[in-house]
Amino acid sequence: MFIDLIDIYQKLYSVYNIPDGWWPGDSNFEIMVGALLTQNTNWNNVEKSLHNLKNLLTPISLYDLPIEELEELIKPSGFYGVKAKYLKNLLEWFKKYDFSFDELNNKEKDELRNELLNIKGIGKETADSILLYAFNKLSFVIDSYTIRMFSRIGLNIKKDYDTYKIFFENKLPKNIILYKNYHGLIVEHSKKYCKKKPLCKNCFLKNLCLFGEKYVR
DNA sequence: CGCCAGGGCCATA
DNA sequence: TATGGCCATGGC
Repeated sequence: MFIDLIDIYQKLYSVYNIPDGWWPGDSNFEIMVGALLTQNTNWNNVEKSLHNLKNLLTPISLYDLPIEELEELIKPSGFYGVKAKYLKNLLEWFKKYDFSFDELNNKEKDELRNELLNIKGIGKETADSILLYAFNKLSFVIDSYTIRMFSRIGLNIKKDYDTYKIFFENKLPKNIILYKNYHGLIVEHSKKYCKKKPLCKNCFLKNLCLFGEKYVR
C-alpha cells in the first residue's frame, strides 16, 4: 500500500481551517507548559489550567511558585500531582540557561532533544512538541492519533514512535510550517473522525482508508 | 453511567 | 523488549 504523505496533507489542509503553525498559545513558554499539561489529556482541560495560570505564565513566576499552589492551579488538566513535579523539573532545567529560548536555540537539535528527554516527565512526544512548536526545530511529532490514523489508512510499518517519526521525516520536505501544520491537521482530523470509535461514514478520507470501508454503512 | 483524552514512569517478566 | 498499573480531571 503506497501512502502519499503530501497528497494526504493537501487533502487535510483543504478541509480543516487551522491557523499557520497550529499550536495555540501567546508565547513559546506557554506552548512549552501546554505541551506538558496535555499529556493524555483533552486540550479543553488544558485550557482551564492555562487560564488559571494566566498571570504566572513566565518561567520565573512558575519557578518561584510553591508546588502545592501549582498543583491547585493545574488540577483541571488531570494528573496534577505528577505534572506539577514534571513542570518543576522542566523549569529547573530551563533555569540553567537563564530561562532563555535564544540561548538554547544555539544548541544542535539532537543535543537539545536529548537534554529534554533526560528530564523526568518529558518523553518523546512532549520533547518533539517543545522542539517543534516552542523552539522551531525541525522535529516531527508523533502521537497515538498519528499511528492510529495512518495504520488504518494502510501504512504497514511498525506501530512504534521512532519508526513513524523516521518515516515522516524521511518523506516530508524539511519545512517547519509543514511539520507544525501536518501534526495539527492529524490531531484535528482524528478528534473529528478517526477516533477510537471511528466516524468513517462521514469521513472525506474513507476512500483512502482500508479500515474505513468496514464502517461506511 | 462508562469511555476517552494532543503520555510517561515504573515494576515485572 | 514489551506489557500493565498508575497518575486524575472534565466533556459527552
